[in-house]
Formats: sequence, structure tokens, C-alpha cells
Amino acid sequence: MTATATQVTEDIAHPKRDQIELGAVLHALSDPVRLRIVATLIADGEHTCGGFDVPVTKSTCTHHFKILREAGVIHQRPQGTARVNTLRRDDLEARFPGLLDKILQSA
Amino acid sequence: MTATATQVTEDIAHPKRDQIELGAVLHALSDPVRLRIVATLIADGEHTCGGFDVPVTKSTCTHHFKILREAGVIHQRPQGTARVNTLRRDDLEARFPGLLDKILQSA
DNA sequence: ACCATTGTACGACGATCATCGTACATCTGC
DNA sequence: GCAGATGTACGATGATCGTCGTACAATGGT
Repeated sequence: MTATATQVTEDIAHPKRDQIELGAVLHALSDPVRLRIVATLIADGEHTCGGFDVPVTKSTCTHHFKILREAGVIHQRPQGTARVNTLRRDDLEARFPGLLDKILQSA
Repeated sequence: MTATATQVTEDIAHPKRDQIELGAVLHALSDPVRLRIVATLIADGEHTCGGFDVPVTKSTCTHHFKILREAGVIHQRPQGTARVNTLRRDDLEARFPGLLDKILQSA
């Protein structure tokens, strides 16, 4: 198909803090690929999607980033053709104090 | 079919402590029914399978208890036709210190 | 304007999940 | 021995999941 309209790339939808649900967070972090992504963000602060050492293809990565974003675990902002991922540490800490640290310690 | 052998009911297989995996625990607790079961065990100590107030049928309950047991979150011992469920608190604390408490605080 | 890079949408596939009803085994009280 | 209680195995269903390949859009460098 050909392009018909300019995509507004800075509007990546994220759930608000009070929309972040425990079940979705636990589900998001129960997958080894997503847990590795989150552990890398803890260590490095931020990464673009292509900057992770994960054993799956690009399209599967996109799938995993979508789940992490929709669960409210990560924040994504566009930077050229890339998307910069960061952990929503403050939001997660406010919602579930200490939980993320405990999960990462257990990993 | 008719009964052909006496079932050995005390041998309910549970994973050993070092076989308990973080991903399986997080997955087990990402479901609202299972989270409610675990929260009830925290509060009451132990319950038989039928002693939980959950919005699903008996066979679905059996399915959920199976997932919790196989993830190493609960221990089940037979008592007549019933099974008494308890949290494997010590095992989970040894494996993932503080994690269960944080999850339950967040629930 | 072209090219490379980045990431996504879409559709497909096989596996897993959560649900349920049914039939049955086991245990215990009577 | 029978009845009731408890819980499971089995099979079924529809939904979700994690995987991938392909085609494409958007961006920025040249």
C-alpha cells in the first residue's frame, strides 16, 4: 500500500499511572525475553529497540515492547526512526513500592 | 471406566525448591483468580480447594491449583477426599526474598 | 532524491491459556 | 452398602500468546 497520511510519531500511547495493573505487570515480566529487556534497562538506563541482545527477530521484539509499554513498565519516545525505551521507575514505584526491585533481584 | 487400582493419594508431585522458577511464579500470580487464592492463604494459613470464594467452576479451580502447585507457590496434602493447600512461604522466601510480600502488598 | 536504518502492521502458525461440563475415583459418615 | 462431599481427568471451546516473514512508513544522512 502507498502512504496516504503523515503518521504523528510522537504520540505513542502509554497507560496512565493509575491504569497500570499488577496482573499486567506480572504477566509482562513472566516472559524471559521481556525480563531481560527490563534488566538491561535497569543496568543501562535507556536503549533503542535495536539495542538489546535478545534471541528473537525484529517483529517479535516489537511485540514484546508493545506488551511492556501497554503494561506500563516502559516508556517509549521516538528519536528519528528509533524509539528510546526507559523504565517507568517512578510510576512503578508509586504504584507497587519495591516490587520491581524485588523482581529484578530475583532474576 | 471402572476402578482398576488404588490411587496413591499422598504422592502429589511438587517441584523442589531449586526447581521453582521466577517466570512460572510471576505467571502464576498474574492471573486474578490465582492471586486471590494466594491472598486468601496469606490471610487464613490454609484452605481446602473448596474453601475459596472464587468466581469459577470446580474444574477451573482444579486447573488453577495445578498451576500454583507446579509453579511451586503452594503445597497440597490430601486429607480424606479434600486437599489442604498452604503457601510454600519458606521456599519462596529462600528463592526470591521479599518478592511474595511485595506482590501481596501490591494486590 | 536516494539510501540505509529503524520499527511497525499484518497475517500466519503452532502452542498455551482459561473456561466449562461430564464422568469418575476416593474418602468418610451413617 | 449407600450417599454425599471433594477433587480430578478428559475433552472441548474460544481466546491469547510468542514466534516468524513480508511489506511498508518514517527519519535522517549524503
